[in-house]
Amino acid sequence: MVTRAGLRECEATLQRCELFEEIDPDQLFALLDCLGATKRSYQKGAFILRANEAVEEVGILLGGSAHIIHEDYWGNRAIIACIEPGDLFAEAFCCAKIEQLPVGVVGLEDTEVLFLDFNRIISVCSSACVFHNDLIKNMLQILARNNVNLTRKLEDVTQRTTREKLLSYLSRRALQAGGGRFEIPFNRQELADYLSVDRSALSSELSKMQAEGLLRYHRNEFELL
Amino acid sequence: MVTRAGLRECEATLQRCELFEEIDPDQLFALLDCLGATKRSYQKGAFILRANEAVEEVGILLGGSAHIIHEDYWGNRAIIACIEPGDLFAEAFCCAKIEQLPVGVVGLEDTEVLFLDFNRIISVCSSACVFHNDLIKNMLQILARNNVNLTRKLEDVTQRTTREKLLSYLSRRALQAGGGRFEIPFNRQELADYLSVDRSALSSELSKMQAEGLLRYHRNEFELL
DNA sequence: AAGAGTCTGTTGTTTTTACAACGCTTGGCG
DNA sequence: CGCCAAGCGTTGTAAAAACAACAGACTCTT
Repeated sequence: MVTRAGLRECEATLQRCELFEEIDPDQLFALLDCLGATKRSYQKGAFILRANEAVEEVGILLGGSAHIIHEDYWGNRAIIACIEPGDLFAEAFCCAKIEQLPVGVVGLEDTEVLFLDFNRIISVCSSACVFHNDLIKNMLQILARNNVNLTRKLEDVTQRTTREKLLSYLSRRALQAGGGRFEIPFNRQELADYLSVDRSALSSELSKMQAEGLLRYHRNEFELL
Repeated sequence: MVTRAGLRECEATLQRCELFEEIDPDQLFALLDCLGATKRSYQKGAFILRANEAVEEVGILLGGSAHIIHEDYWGNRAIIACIEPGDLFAEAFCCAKIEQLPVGVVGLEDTEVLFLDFNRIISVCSSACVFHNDLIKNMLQILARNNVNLTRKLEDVTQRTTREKLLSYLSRRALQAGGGRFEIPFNRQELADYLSVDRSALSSELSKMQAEGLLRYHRNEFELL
């Protein structure tokens, strides 16, 4: 359990969290009380969550930063994602009732984390407070948005060639923009990382496609023809 | 709205649907009444859902089969997924409040679909019925599991080389199995499709890896060394 | 204006993959 | 048994990507 005083300094961070979208800021602390939120602190390098644990709580990073890391059968570590203040984590494993966490979470610096008991989020509480519905809607929306984004990326990445990956991505952007002209939110290196290809190969493929009259581009402005 | 009689023949199909897991079969029809479920029929080739529509309802396929299809900027169609009886669809777009459906759903034969209003699923109803909580839990679980699966696949597929993709996938299977020996649920072609690589290239890469002493395998039985 | 740093495109080389074709094994099945 | 089909491995060739290295354009700073 955490005192209201102990969280006031994090108010801005908490309000940035998707989980609390549409929730009245004045009622945020009452809500956290009702959920029995707990704040925990970790030293730099410490495990916030360990692989193979069970998770019953979702985490919200209040201060510091962290990595989600994965260790394979031979012990090679890979960084899955970076977590910044306001970010929610472990929510999918929690909701999916994963018995063994397949990843770990490590603080890159001294960190503070707010944990919310998942079961108390989704169960109507005894004091019949009105927040649960909003929280549940937000949680559904977070998971579903994530779902849609992952599906999109998977569609792009499962294309066989760099050109096909590019066309898959750019086509979607065009459809979203409602026309052939649009901007992308990536520079070349980021786009290459997103599509999981080499940057220079990406650049040269774009050149070829422009030469063939498939599209035009300048920096991050594109036009499909 | 749909009569109980009109659904009785589909009872087995409905109970197979993840959304109704843990829900008492005897109360299933009362639940559907409460949610105002509607059953609609479609002829072979008809659109069950069209791209660019908004969706406020989740669908459950009762009979027939359907494809989720995607049309890109140039009008090329791609099949995203096949839907069989008992399958839930459109749930992610619904929960994410996507304003424009990026895909369409087409019946491959004459089909019957049950639609459930998303807002009535997640709101406590006036008759204070007890089902909503279970439904919401199931919906969260469905989305979250999907999330975890998509993330896993994305990890495998974003590896650059066939060997890395294989190691990523096989390593995870080994960790899940709790040891170096395990079976996989795919034949070679299916594994190649899953990893988004060529089947023969996959086969020869496996051969090389076995020759190098990285692993042993026979058919779908593997052992990492 | 000069210099450093970043971003992008280009090119040549090496490595990897896709593709097509074929042979072997296995498991039904008449 | 003989035939057929499916699944898997192998090989050679062509295509594609990764990689490394460099050059030009642009931005920001001093």
